[in-house]
Amino acid sequence: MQSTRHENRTADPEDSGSLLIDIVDDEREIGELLAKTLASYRFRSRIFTSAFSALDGFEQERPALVVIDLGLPDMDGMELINRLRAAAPVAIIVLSGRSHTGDRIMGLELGADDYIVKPFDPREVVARIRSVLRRSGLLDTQIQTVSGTQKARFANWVFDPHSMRLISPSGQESDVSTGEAALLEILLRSPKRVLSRDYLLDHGGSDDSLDRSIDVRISRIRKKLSKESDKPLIRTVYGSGYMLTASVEWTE
Amino acid sequence: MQSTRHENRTADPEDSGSLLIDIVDDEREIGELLAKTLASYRFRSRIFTSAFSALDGFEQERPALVVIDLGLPDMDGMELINRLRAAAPVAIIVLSGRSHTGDRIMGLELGADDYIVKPFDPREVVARIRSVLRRSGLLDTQIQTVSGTQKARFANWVFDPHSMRLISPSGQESDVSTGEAALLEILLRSPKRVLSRDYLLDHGGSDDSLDRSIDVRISRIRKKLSKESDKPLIRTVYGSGYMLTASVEWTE
DNA sequence: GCCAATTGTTTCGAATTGTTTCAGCGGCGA
DNA sequence: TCGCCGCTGAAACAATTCGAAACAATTGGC
Repeated sequence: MQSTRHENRTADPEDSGSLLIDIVDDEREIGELLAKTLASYRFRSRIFTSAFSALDGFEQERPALVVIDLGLPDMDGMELINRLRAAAPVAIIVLSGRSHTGDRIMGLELGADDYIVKPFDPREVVARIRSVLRRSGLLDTQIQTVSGTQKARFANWVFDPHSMRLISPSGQESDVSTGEAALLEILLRSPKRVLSRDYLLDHGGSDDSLDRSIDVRISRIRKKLSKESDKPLIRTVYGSGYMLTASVEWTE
Repeated sequence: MQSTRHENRTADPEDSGSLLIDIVDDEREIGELLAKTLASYRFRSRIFTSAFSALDGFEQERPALVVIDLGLPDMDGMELINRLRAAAPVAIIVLSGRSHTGDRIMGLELGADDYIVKPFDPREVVARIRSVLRRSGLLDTQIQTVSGTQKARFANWVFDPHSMRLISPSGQESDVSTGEAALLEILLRSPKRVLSRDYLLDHGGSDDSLDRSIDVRISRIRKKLSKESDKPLIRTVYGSGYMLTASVEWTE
């Protein structure tokens, strides 16, 4: 077995509260750079470039969550997920290169808690990891509850993707549905950039649908955002996609 | 690996506020020309002539933005973008020699923040760099951070390319479409210079079209500019292209 | 099962953009 | 100056794309 394991403690070992994240990806660069981003969020992480080494590491110390690339050389990613799931109730996030096919559904039905399509923004991955951990109750709701849920502030609005609650400039609260919240969060994580419909489909939590479904979701979000209307916050870029025009600040 | 790296600190190292820009281009002259222009705007810059050396440099010190030429010898430019994007939320601007094809879309969907076609005016590149940095919130527009958007003032008109809004001398506001805004911005960034139709096509944001489409866009812009008519602001240069005759001042 | 909420699909009209066409103009040489 | 020829402007036309609304399918609670 030529599997090489790179142990990579990226956070202060004294920080006993920090959670361990395993990354399984045969492309070492992606793993290391993901680990680096995780470190800046005070997560510990280990990088494995093969499924077997990941299983070894899993025996030695159980991580709180495993990020798995489906394109592993030595074992079908699905089988790895099954083995981990059989060993312990661990949270799993799947990475995949393919976009909106049945892939996503397969990944989720196999027990993965979330599914991310490449290429991805590492900040988005960390956000999903935190989200899954929060749902699993693993993310400290003690110190972290105050800081636990990230909120986005933009143009006097506040959006809390976890509670899916939107607070208008005048302070009025309203709920957004799951799909709308997912799409809005993607826009808020890459503000002032044009995002194509494909990208929004892949990263916005929608499974199998045509391009135009994004239009409808955008329209529904716009309607809620325009109730207390400033200028339109989501701009259409003809022939390209959509762009959130406001600047966004994420606060814990 | 025969990659040679040229480290090129072009600004005062004591100027801790200056941002670091990485330039990745196998044509050294182009890189140095860009670096020189960047220096006059008080940016620090490094020049890399290969993808691997750029990744090395990225490990040692993270730049605020990377300018990447897609025609690299040792690695597909797209892959380099993916690796950088996976590593950290760094801003990326893509240079490409090919003009109006689907290339532009690919570059942008890969996560690049902007896309510039060669040959380019280095001042335009710097303007785009500043624009991207401002969007990313990295450029200290100390006082003006609130507004954040650059505006062009010319002949008593004001144009805000970000909001795509045009303000007439009498103060009346009107919206311009995406394509018209792109073309108008190119003209405003190189005023009093004749710009060929090819140049305007490549840098004006339109992908696949004939020369004459520029004529129509010019015509539509002229119509909006002439509603409050001074002398014609866009002059036709017979056999060459178009020229904006007014002087332009860009303000933050 | 029934009802409500959510979400995707379809449809139609409007907006945006590119292409074609033609008349008029500019440049240039006889 | 005259006439030719390529270039440009304007308008009409065509092709995409997008927004809004209506409709249908799915989900989930009771």
